[in-house]
Amino acid sequence: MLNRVILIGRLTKDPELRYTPQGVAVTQFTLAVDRSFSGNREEREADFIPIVTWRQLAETCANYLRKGRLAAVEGRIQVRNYENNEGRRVYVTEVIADNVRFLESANRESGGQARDESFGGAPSASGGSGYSGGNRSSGSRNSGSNDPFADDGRPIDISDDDLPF
Amino acid sequence: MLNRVILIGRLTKDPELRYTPQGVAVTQFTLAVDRSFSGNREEREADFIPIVTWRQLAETCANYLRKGRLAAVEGRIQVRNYENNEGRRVYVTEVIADNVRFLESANRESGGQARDESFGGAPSASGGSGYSGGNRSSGSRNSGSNDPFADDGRPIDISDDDLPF
Amino acid sequence: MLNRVILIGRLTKDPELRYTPQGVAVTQFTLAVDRSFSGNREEREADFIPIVTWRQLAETCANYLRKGRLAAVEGRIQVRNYENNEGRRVYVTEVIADNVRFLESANRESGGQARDESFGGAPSASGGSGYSGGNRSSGSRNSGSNDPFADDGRPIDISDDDLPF
Amino acid sequence: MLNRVILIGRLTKDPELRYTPQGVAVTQFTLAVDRSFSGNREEREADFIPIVTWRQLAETCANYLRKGRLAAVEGRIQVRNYENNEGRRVYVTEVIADNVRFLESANRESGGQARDESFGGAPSASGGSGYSGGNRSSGSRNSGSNDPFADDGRPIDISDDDLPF
DNA sequence: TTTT
DNA sequence: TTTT
Repeated sequence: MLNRVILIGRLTKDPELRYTPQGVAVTQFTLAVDRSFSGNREEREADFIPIVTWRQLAETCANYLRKGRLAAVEGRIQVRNYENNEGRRVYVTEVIADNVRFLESANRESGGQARDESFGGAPSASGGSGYSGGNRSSGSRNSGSNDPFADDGRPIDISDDDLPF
Repeated sequence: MLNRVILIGRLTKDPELRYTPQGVAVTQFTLAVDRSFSGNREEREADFIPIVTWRQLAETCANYLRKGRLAAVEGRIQVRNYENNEGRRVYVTEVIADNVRFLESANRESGGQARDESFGGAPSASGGSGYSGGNRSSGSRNSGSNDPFADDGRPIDISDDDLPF
Repeated sequence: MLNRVILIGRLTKDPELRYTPQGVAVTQFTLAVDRSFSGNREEREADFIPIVTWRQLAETCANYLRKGRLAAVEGRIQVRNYENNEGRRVYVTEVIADNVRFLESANRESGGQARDESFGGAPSASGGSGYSGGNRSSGSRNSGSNDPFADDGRPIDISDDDLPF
Repeated sequence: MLNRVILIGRLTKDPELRYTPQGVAVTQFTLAVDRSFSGNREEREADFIPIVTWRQLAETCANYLRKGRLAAVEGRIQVRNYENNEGRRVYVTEVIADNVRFLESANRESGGQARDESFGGAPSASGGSGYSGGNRSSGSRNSGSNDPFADDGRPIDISDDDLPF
């Protein structure tokens, strides 16, 4: 009926951009969202929440987000399940994002080969259920150099069937 | 930093009320949240999202919610993990609710031995991070008749350490 | 940057469907959202929040919502301002909805000339920023009988410029 | 029933901290929330949304927020009304915040006499409906030096009756 | 393992 | 398996 999530946290790693066999871009990353128990516990705690973005938004996230960056994510909870290689059903809970805001970078000098984006002019990164468009299987600027299905031993367990729209 | 979820859906079963060894009430149930892909897919799809409530809110949910009922849940995503009996780390994602609204009943004649609540006068069911009060380890009206730790083969994998406040 | 609102409440009146000069459907209604101060105050209090929906969603709301009905509304806060007839600037705050869920009816026998919708089969009512389509200026079933610009003394203070997409 | 708002935007001015006659802290500020119409409109547009915080959270906001800063605000919409000096009823819509997150500062060199807070160690700023505590009418550290009711020609139109808890 |  |  209604399923809405809003998170603010930091990426635990660089995002991973892949493509489905049909050429649809998918980016996955994990957001570390600090809990806020009035600071009274000694250890800092966080929830590590897996985020999935599709299509245009996937490519924008892959281009602009990096490990440690602060981001706001809006989306919905999705629970999918599959049978693993031992014949057991595994449940995976993810947030399918339809809106991602790039907040300021984690560290001004995190630079290195970082891109030269200015966040005053950061692109609007919003997709989602009403996404209508464009070049879904277009050869993205990323598609040539890195084969999204080659960089990982595990079989990709996301398919077009998981497309939320 | 910020972690907020709002869901509307129906309970797949009656809620399960238990108590931690310290006598803190915990209620768990699963919410079936229909996806809304413009109705164009033949099969109706839903996400089945596990909800956890604590203390006063747990008892109110156990008293007022039943299988099939429509409810709105507000809370936050929590990811916990534990080692299972095969030594493997298992990740569990749940929504820790701090506000539950009982929307109208699923079925006017679902009656039977159902309680006689009138939803016009349904209790306000809100708890959460600021909850300060009351009889947490009081013998609840449910505690005598059913031992929350006896009705289940599996060891309970929730403890006071999971208390969100 | 990010602007999200979720409300559950009841309509204070039947919704009002109008059309802009360009033929775009707009529906306005007010949602009474009960506050929940632990029920300790004697008088029941509520916030009365103006909702605006556009296009397809506007027509669905006009068809399915009625005074007293419970609804969930998802959208964003918009603050517009205009100069009134005394030359004073007036600020208007509204929620522009992109998703409306029809929860159960307020009263099973509120019937009368009410439409015969069954909420098990209630239409999915979601529009919003990605809405791309359809018969926007199609002669709606409501357009013949009531002129949306004639039933009100005040000049309509909404125009296509207010279109959120 | 349910009333939840989440916003990310920048303060249009420094926040204003005042005290009710009973000594309860109230801070008001306006958040400029950029709209995101795919960047296709030439002029940048924003909604200017009034925020109100109470008690501890009010004091934290007054101490840590400044004009131009980026903040995330979680709360609920409140519509109050009063009769103005011309005997006309005026409606005021505000977001009553119960959680405010200080995102990175607007400008590293916006410094000036700005406080020396480090945002790595920024205080957790969350209050709200469950707030149970403490020194509500205590003479706050701010109360001596500036009379919150003297710095403004207009009568203060907020009172303890507006207290959301 | 799922609700209407 | 985690971020600041």
